[in-house]
This record gives sequence, C-alpha cells and structure tokens, in this order.
Amino acid sequence: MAEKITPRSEDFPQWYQDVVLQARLADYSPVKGCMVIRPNGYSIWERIQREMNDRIRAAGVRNAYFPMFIPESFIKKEADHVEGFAPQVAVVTHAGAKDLEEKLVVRPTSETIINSMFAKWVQSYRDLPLLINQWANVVRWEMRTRLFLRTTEFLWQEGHTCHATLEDAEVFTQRMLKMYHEFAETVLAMPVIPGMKSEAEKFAGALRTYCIEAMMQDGKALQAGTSHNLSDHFAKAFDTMFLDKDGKQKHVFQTSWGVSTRLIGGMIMTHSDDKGLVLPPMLAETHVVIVPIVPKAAAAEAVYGAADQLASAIQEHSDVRRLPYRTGVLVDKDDTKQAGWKFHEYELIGIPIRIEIGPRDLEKGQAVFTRRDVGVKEFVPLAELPAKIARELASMQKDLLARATAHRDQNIHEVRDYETFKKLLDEKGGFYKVPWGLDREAEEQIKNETKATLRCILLDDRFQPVRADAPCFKTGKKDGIVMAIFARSY
RNA sequence: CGAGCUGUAGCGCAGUUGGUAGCGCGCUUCGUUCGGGACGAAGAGGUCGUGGGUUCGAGUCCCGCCAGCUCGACCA
Repeated sequence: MAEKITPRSEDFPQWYQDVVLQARLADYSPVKGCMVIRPNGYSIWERIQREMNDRIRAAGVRNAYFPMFIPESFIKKEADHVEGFAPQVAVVTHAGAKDLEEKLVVRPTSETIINSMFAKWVQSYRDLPLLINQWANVVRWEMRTRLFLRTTEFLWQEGHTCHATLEDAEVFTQRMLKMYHEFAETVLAMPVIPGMKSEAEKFAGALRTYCIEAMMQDGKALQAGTSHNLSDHFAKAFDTMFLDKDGKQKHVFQTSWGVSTRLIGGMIMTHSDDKGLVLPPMLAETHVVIVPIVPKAAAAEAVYGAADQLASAIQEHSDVRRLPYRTGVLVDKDDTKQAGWKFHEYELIGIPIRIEIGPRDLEKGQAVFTRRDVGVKEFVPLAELPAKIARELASMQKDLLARATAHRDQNIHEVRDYETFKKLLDEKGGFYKVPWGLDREAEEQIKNETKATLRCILLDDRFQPVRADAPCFKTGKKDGIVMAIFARSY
C-alpha cells in the first residue's frame, strides 16, 4: 500500500475509487468495464447475502437459479422491455466454430427467461403466489463504469413473483420495498428515501417502479434498490396463466425486485473517511484487531499471551455472543511490520475496533481501545474490554446510521421555484424536495438544463404520492401536484 | 459515437535544444529498529503502447493505428 488516501472533496469519485482500491475491495479486470471483487470486498457481499436471505425467506420466497443465456426472441416479446434493454445487452452469436441458429442474449435481467418457466409452473390459483429469488450475475454493456457502482457485469439478487390479482402484486411490491428500506438502514447503516419512479425512469416493462434513494457524502443520489409491479405485462407476453376459482383462465400479475453489489459502493460512499474504509460492524468479517506492541527489550511471549487471552475473552463473552453476527477477532503477530504501519493499514481496510496492548499496558492491566469511526484512543481495563467491545460494536452500527442520516437531512432542501432550485443545486448540490406536476417534458428539460433527475416521487404510509399544496416548481401547473425529489446522481 | 488528455519498471511519475534509461513507493537479502506508515547497505526488475518516416543517431520530431482516462449521450 503505497500512498495514503488523498481526499479531495471536489473530486469525490476519485476519492471513492481510491478507497475501493486501497482497501483492496476490488480491482479493475483485464476486460474493460468488468470488476474483480477481492476477498475483502467479497466477504462484505457474503454478509449482505446472508442478511438478505433471512429477510427474503421470511417473506416466503425461495431461492432458485435460471440460465444466464436468454434466446433473443424472449427479450423481444415484451415491447417496452426490448426497447429498454436492447442498447445494453451482450449477445452470443456463435459457439465454437458454428454460428448459432438463434442468438443468445447474456441476461441483463431475468424476467423473460424466468417467465418462460413460470408459464409451465403456474396452472392453478393454488400455485399462487409463486415466489422465487435468484442470486446471479447480470451483464449490461454500459459506456462508462465505476467500481461497484456501475460495472459491465455485476452480482445481484433478483426476486420474481406471480400473484392472482393486481392488488396482491402491488402489496408484495410494496412489501419488498419496505424490506429493502429496513435492510439498507439496519445492515448497511445507510439512510434511504423510499419513493416511486416517474414514467420516464421506471423499469422497462413495469407498471410501476418503487425505489430507495440514498445520498452520498458529496450530496449526489444513488439508487440503492428497486421493486417493480409488472402487472400482467410479462404474463401476457409469455402466456403465464392460471385457472382461477371461478373456472376462468387468467393472466398472473407479477413483481420483480433487486439489489446489487452497488450496495457496497453506496455503503463506502456513505461512511468512509480520509483514512479509508469505514465498515459498519454488521458487514465486517473481522471486527476487532489486536495489535501487540513488542519492543525488542520486552518479553514477546508475555505480550502475545495476553493478546491471545484477550482475543478468546472477547469471543467468549456473552455480550459479544449476543451480537447478530459472529464476531471476528484477529491478533496480528506479524513482527516484520511496525505497529504504526499496522494502525494505518487496519484503518485503511476498515476494521471497526483496534486494540493495542504492550508491556506498559500489561503492567497496568489495561489495553488501548480505538473505534474506527471515532478515532480516539482510550485506556480500558482488560477485564472490562469484552463487554465494552460488545457495547461499542452495537453503538457504532447505530451511530453510523445516525451520522449519515443527519448529513442527508442537512442536504435536503425544500424549494418551490425553478430559479432557486437551479441556483442552490449549483451552489451546494444535495436533494431538492419540490412540488411536481408529473410532466414528462418538463422532467426531460430539467435533466438537460441541470443534469438533475427526478429521483423519486415521495409516498405516504399507504404508498400514495404525497400531495403538494403549491404549484409545480417548473411548469407552474396547479392540478395533481405531488412532492418529488430531484438530484444529481451516480 | 463526439470533445479533451495520457501511454516510459508491479504502482505513481521525471526525462531539457534529438546523443543510447532515471526518481519515489513497492519487491528480494543482510543488519539495526519497533507505543502512529523506521533506517543503512547490497540487489532484482524496462524491446519507452504500436507501425512507419526524418536523422549518423529518436523516449524526445512528423504521420498512421491501438489502448486507457475525463467530459458528453446511456444506466442499478
């Protein structure tokens, strides 16, 4: 690890890439636009998978797997879908020496291939709801890429469900969005705003798209998850039908919902600082690193022994065991590296808690405790350390969310006219809560003039758009005005 | 696909009016160090993106091509 991270707030994306590379979460691959996820990064993804699977199962959804190759004709069956994805799909045209009779699209998403199976699996209303999820890689041939945030190939989770009625589908769409909302805040400690996408921004083939939007440290928005009500659009294209109680053949109503490795990027951009990665304890593999300080003159065995003892005391402590994850403790006995070097290193890769223990501490029966996000050293008696660690890990998770939430709330501005919006957007970025008239043309115009997009339409508890009592901030239109968030985004 | 910039050691870079390859970090070995990125000594590592041209001589000048980055269009 050569250089320290050099933060440049005016160059936030570069700062972010430095954190990713130097914390060894990911690397560029020889194939342009693709990303190599390193063990440091993949362990975060595994934690996300585990937490997400618990929630997915709790909703009655089961995991399955579908092929990555999709016959081109499948993609073309749903009109909006083909229009939305055609520009960014990779296509397999030959296999070995032979040209393929029908080209195969590498999945940009799996609605079509899954529907080809759903059409066979669903026969009766008794088969519904059919709730399936898969963990997979997908490929979207984007022009520009950025580690974790937008890569040609990425890993995600995509849920696909069939329901007997549009209402059931809508209820499930909303349920999964709420699940994502809760997940982002409790697991990633990343505050998000739930909402609905505009017609222009919704998923190709959906009736309605809900999303969660997060704010990064530079005030830009990041879409962190989506949940779509597909209505019967794909069912009609694939003839996914069931025989209902009333003896009539009906099309099913469907949902799909997904989150990707982008969550890792969002988490990094939300919490990390100039020293490197800050990892919420829920996502860490190693939670505590113990750095024994052993000068030549000191008895190495005594210090190492105390460090090992402390490590097991931490792992066996009942408070630590009660944490919602297996708490990893590392004792770094590598004597080729200096203590100072290790401090920087573990700050860089985001270990939540560091303990220093040396000969002077042993005499006093204490150790030095430092929390990654706070960075202040404290002397703590050895006997109290395990309980304190349990306490601090739990509060670090909460504090990160609280801090990020405060930052976000400070950067949400409520404006009612377009000129103020433009001025403030250029001055300080952030999110803009505005009265909005659902005008597609105006939306396009705002995007062209300011690069800000409609992130989401705000919803109330019943998932109804929040009504505004002011005219549209752009057009001055007075009817059917809702509250919406505009922002520049990643 | 348009505009701009950059290609020299694993990474980051310097290389003057053209004269035959350098620096920092990292890596290897040995020694001294070790409570916030130590120091000394000795090493390993480069057909200077690529093809052509000018020249006695090209990393350097000229032309073509290729790749990468940034900004646009596109997007989770």
